[in-house]
Amino acid sequence: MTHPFTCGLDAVLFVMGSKWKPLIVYHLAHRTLRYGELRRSVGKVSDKVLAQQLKELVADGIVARRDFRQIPPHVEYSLTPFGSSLSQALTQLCEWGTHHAAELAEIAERSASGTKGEPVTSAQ
Amino acid sequence: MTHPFTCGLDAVLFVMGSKWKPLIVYHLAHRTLRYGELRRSVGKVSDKVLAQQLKELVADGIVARRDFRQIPPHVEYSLTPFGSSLSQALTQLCEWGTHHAAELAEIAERSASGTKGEPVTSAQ
DNA sequence: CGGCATCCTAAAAGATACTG
DNA sequence: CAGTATCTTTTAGGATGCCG
Repeated sequence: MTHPFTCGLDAVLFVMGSKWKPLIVYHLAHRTLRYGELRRSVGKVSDKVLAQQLKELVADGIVARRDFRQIPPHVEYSLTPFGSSLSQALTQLCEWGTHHAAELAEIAERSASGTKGEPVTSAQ
Repeated sequence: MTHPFTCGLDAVLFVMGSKWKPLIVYHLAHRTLRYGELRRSVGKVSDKVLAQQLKELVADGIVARRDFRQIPPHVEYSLTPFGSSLSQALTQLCEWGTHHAAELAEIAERSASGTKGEPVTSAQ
């Protein structure tokens, strides 16, 4: 048991398998950010979700949280060395996405127009 | 509009952002597989989910489907060149996961035992 | 054998309101 | 400012059964 991981990939997915985590790591890879900055960077994410995923990332040793214990609050997030190595492993994937952004955008549009109403029925 | 991609990463997540797709791509990276082989390789995945994700991957130009049009059916899946390049971009991440499998397994155990208050009561 | 249709559950995500 | 609590919505995933 317990690493039910069939390959390194689902091991990764275990810690990164949620909508915003890769983005969080990506943004923190550039620099340390305060909570509010991070929220704005990541985009349209709610406090609940961001705080929750952040907490998990901290628990998983990927993100470090530094609380200045002030009023008003001041909390900074950054990557741990472990998280940093992860962010580097993401680089290749990120570059692939950037490189194929055009194709991916087309794909996105295509599935956006026919996802529910019409299954993609690739008659092939 | 429509590539609301803030970086290459969510572009990738758009096509790979589901539980089994990375694994499917991973297994097909080794060799062409028949539907049944793939299902067994991937692990505990239902037909509905596998077929669905496979269809999306085909629609997205990542996986190629070859139907021999026979009875009994014989269908083979393989990566397209596009999918192949994606699988290579996943390599680094996969290696990271493999390399850190031990830490990740610990993390998995920890979150399994004490994440919220009590574990996911999934008797499974 | 390789699916697809239906139904169902669990988990993720989101909106909103409120607090130290 | 940085969250937490609560509720609702959305989505993914799974079990089963049928059909070509």
